[in-house]
Amino acid sequence: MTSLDSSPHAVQGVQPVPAGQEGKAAGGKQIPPAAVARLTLYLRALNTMLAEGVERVSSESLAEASGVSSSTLRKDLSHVGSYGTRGVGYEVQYLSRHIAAALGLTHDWKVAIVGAGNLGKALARYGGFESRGFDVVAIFDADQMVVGNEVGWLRVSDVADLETVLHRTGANMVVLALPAAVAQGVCDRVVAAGVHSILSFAPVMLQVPDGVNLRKVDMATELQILAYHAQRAQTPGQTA
Amino acid sequence: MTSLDSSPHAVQGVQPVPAGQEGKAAGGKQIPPAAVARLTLYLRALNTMLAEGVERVSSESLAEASGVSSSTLRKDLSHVGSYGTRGVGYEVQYLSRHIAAALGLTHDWKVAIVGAGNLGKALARYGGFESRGFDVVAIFDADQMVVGNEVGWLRVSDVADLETVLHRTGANMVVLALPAAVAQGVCDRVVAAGVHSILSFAPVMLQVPDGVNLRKVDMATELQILAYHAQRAQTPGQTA
DNA sequence: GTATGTGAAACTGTTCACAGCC
DNA sequence: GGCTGTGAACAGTTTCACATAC
Repeated sequence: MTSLDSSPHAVQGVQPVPAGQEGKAAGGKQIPPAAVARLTLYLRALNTMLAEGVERVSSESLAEASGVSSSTLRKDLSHVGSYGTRGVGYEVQYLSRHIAAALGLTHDWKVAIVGAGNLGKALARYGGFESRGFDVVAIFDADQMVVGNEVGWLRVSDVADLETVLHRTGANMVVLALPAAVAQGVCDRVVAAGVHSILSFAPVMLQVPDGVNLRKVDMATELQILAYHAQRAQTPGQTA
Repeated sequence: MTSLDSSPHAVQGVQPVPAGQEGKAAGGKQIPPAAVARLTLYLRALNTMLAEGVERVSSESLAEASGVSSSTLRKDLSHVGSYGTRGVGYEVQYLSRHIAAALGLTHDWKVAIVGAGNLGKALARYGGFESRGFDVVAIFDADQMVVGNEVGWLRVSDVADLETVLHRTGANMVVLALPAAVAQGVCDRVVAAGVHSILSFAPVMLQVPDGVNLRKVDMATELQILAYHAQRAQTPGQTA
């Protein structure tokens, strides 16, 4: 599931997610999961090019900038639509807009972060969110010593007020940056409060009902995967 | 020092898997990437069970604890070897050891973190590393105001001394927790210093030579993928 | 001529169903 | 009886090759 990249080594790690059952032939055409993940990479590369004043790009060079093969890129783009010109390439801004639209990034998403430890603070201050259409609208902690502190331009809310603040701020995504032991409890409350998109950094398997989209980032898992490959690489009589 | 977990298995007597008859995949064949990622989940679940005193487990319940199907779990374990008993299940400790061995977690890995901002500090203090066989041996920053500060039980080194400190500490994995703009430069130096396993949190496509293992964790990408699914769910898709 | 867009082929990963062993 | 381990069927993904359009 995770590895996407034709280059020597895979990138990007997340675990299998319950995969909401897509209703059969419902509204629109759906984009394969592997393609969705890569579209975000193309979007980033395109936006970098846009900032550099590049106006047109070929599948070959966009693919290289994104770390994928050009055939993969063209196939992925074909799920979004036909926005290139044969014999010429793609107009950077035009393609960027259409990918953004396909990904649902045409309006801002409001993100609440639960956990104001180092990780939560790092996320709250990470400029990359704001610039990509994600507005951090709240940050919570359970520790009364932390509640009320300023983090970036936000004030830390008491997690006891989770439901109230989520509702008031209109948050529609939540990032869990808290200890494994309390993650499930908070997750349940978040779901009950009506948020259906959750990104968890807690190293536990969280249970969510159908219809809730949970993604998980796990740093220990990533290191373990590296360890596996490193160990494999040490085949000959090389010193460790 | 740190073994796989707080649990009492100073793994060691595991790697001499009788490399005789496994024409399959047990002793030293390669495990599919998707399976490797999930094996880390099984390992975590098993170690939790071990801490709770559970001695045996069925594929069904281990699968549930890990969030996968039991057939997937059994297929994954078949890449590691045949360590279950038909009609009975798996012995928790025994299976845990063999998975750890297959993943190359029988010895400690030494991790250096580059970047002592919020994210770097969060990683350095994250207990989950130590308890899983990853020893954080150094943390670097370029900011002279930060160099020399204490983070956990480490002192922040100057990134100017990267090569020296990596060598002295024997670090064999590096985590990049720094701004996109400087990531490639530091990455090149890390590779030149002989480290072949890199986990990057920088939101850029890093270029590494063959033989270097690079994994990437990207929070903006994760949120964008959530946005895609959330948008689909919201769309007034007609019920068939 | 050049580069996109797309069927078809090749490959990887998942699920099914049951044989084999307890 | 119950549960593991695995070949076979199925589903998803990547690569290939070329028709198509500029």
